[in-house]
Order: sequence, then structure tokens, then C-alpha cells
Amino acid sequence: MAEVKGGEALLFLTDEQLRQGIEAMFFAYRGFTADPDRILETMAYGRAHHRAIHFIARSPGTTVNNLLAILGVTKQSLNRVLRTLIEDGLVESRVGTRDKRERHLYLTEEGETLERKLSDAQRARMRAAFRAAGPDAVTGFRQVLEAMMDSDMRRRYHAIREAGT
Amino acid sequence: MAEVKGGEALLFLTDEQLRQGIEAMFFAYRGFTADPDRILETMAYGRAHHRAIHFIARSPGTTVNNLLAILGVTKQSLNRVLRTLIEDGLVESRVGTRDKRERHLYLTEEGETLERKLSDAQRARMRAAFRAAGPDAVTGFRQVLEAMMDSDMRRRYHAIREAGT
DNA sequence: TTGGAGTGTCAACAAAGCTGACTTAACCTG
DNA sequence: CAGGTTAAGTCAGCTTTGTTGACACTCCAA
Repeated sequence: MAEVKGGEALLFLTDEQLRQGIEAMFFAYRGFTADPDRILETMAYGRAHHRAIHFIARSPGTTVNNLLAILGVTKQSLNRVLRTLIEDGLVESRVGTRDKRERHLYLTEEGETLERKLSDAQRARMRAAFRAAGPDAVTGFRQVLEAMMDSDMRRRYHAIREAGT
Repeated sequence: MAEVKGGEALLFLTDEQLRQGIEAMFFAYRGFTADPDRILETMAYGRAHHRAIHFIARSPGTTVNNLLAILGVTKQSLNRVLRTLIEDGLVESRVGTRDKRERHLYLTEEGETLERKLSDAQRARMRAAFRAAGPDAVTGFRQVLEAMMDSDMRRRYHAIREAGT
């Protein structure tokens, strides 16, 4: 399994190093979601609502099915979240013109206001972390995260990146 | 996408870059938990059990209170999980010798077997990601994650690292 | 034009968080 | 040693967010 590269590739993959990586991931993810969670709990929303709002903002007009695949939940689970967001006037669902089975999702102005509030908080933390760690670290950070994704998630990740730019 | 290097530290923190960081974190965390989740769902356990088992394995003899703080859940929530693990003979709870109010937690042999199974799966993915990204990337990865933690979580992260080494 | 496949919705249920109130036992301090 | 504090565990009840099953509407191709 462990191929001896030069000599260096060995030490750096000890179980201890890997465990530290696992724990870093666990603790960092807690920080990553902490700020939006604080905002959300003052309203009747949770993390699931945040995720839906984020990806609708990122790909306006996306279909329910597409969102399903990105979020990796069942459609019933997403539907509940989506229904409250639509009822509360944060998300608009338009019947597809080409295919009337599809619903295309958009944020309303109110929805965009909340999205900005949530993503401002999350970006602020990400910005602070990036700044503290420096540009080279950020490159490495992204490389490792990308290598950690399942391949279909990696595809989606790139698809969104291209659309978003 | 192609950033102008000359302006360095400024351009590199565009909202688009930050959003990509956020999404990378989201997709990668999914991959990070996918393998253990698959194993756990064949038994009657969930992610909460995995977390408890991981940190008991990492700090044998830890107290309930300590675990509570590390996991960031309520006593009632942890207790439910811990109770099933003790009943099933994966975790042992010993009354403290110095302070008899405390319970010290240990994995039984059976518990260690499951722990190894879960952590093997997770480490395999982490190892693959580290190997694919390279040593410098791993350094950056850890720097950014550490900067993203809340300060008290960062303290705990270091405390465990020292104990585990 | 009809039957199968795709998209979305509703209902009911389960896992795992949460709060609040309480008990028991042990420790510690005045 | 009495009284307050701390560690752990428990009971009840709620919320969020996941699940499966059944169903309706739409499209498309045989």
C-alpha cells in the first residue's frame, strides 16, 4: 500500500497525521457552520434551509431534481424545506416552459436579503481563515478538499464553479 | 478565474474565491463522512455513535463532561448514544478513583474492533486525498482548517494532538 | 393513444439534536 | 459537619431533518 516515493512520502502519512486531519476536519466544520446557524436559529429555519438558499442563489432557475442531486437528500426532505421557503416568500417556483414537469427555483428579493446575510457571515470567517493561512495554504486547502470528494460531487463542484464565474 | 498575481493578497479574496471555498468544504465534508456512514447504517448506529467512539478511542479514560465539551452536544443527547454503546458492550464506564462522581470511558475490545473498522475507512480516504494533493497541500489544508475553528475548539484540537502523539 | 418513465407533492415515521426540571452521589469550603 | 456546588444520569416533550411509501401530473416513444 504505502509506496516509498523518495523517502519523504512515508512519514507524512502516518496514522497520527491522518487522525489529526480527521479531527481538524471535524472541528473546522463546526466553525464553518457556526455563524449561519446562529443567524438561522433566531428565525424558524435550520441548516437545510441555508443549503437550499445557497445553491438556489448560486444557480438561479435550477430545478428541484438538480438541487436534490447537489444536496444529496431525498426529494421529500428537500420538499419540506422548499415549501416553507416558498410559503414565506423567500423562494419562487416557476413551472418550466419547455418541460412543464419541472419547477425552476429563484430567490425573491427577500430571499436574496437573507442569502446575503448568511453568506456574509460565512464568507467573513472564510476570509479570515484564508488571510491568516496565506495564499499557498489556500491552494493546498482546496486541493485536499477536492481530492476528498466523491467523484460525482467533484463534477458538480466544478460545474457550479464554471457557472458561477 | 485566472487571478492577476501582481495585486496578490487582494484579488485572491474575491467573493467568488470565498464561495468556492465554502462549496469545497460542503462537498468534501460529504465525502469525509460517507464511508463510515455506509458502515454504520448496516448496524443500528449513526454518526453520533461514531463521533463518541472516535474520541473515546483517542482519549481513553475521558470523562463524560469532557466528551460533552468536545462534541458540542447536550448531556441528554450524548447520554442516549452512550447508553446504547454501553448496553451493547462497546464502551465501558468506570467510576473515577480520585473523584467518584466522574465516569471514565473506555472502549471494550469489541468497541475497538468497530473503531478500527470505521477509522480505517475514513483514514483510507484521507490518505488518498493527502497523497493526491501532496505534502505542501496538506500543510496548507491544516493551516486553513485550524484558522477556521472557534478558539475553544482550537484549544481542544491541540490538547488531543498532544495527548495522542 | 397508451403505457412507461420522469418530476414533484403529500403523509407518516425515525434519528438525533434541543430545553427544562429533577435525582443521586460526591466533593469541598466555611 | 452543614450547605452549596459539581458530575452524571433520567424523564418528558419538542424541533429539525432525514427516511419510505403512495400518488398525481407531464412527457415521449412505441
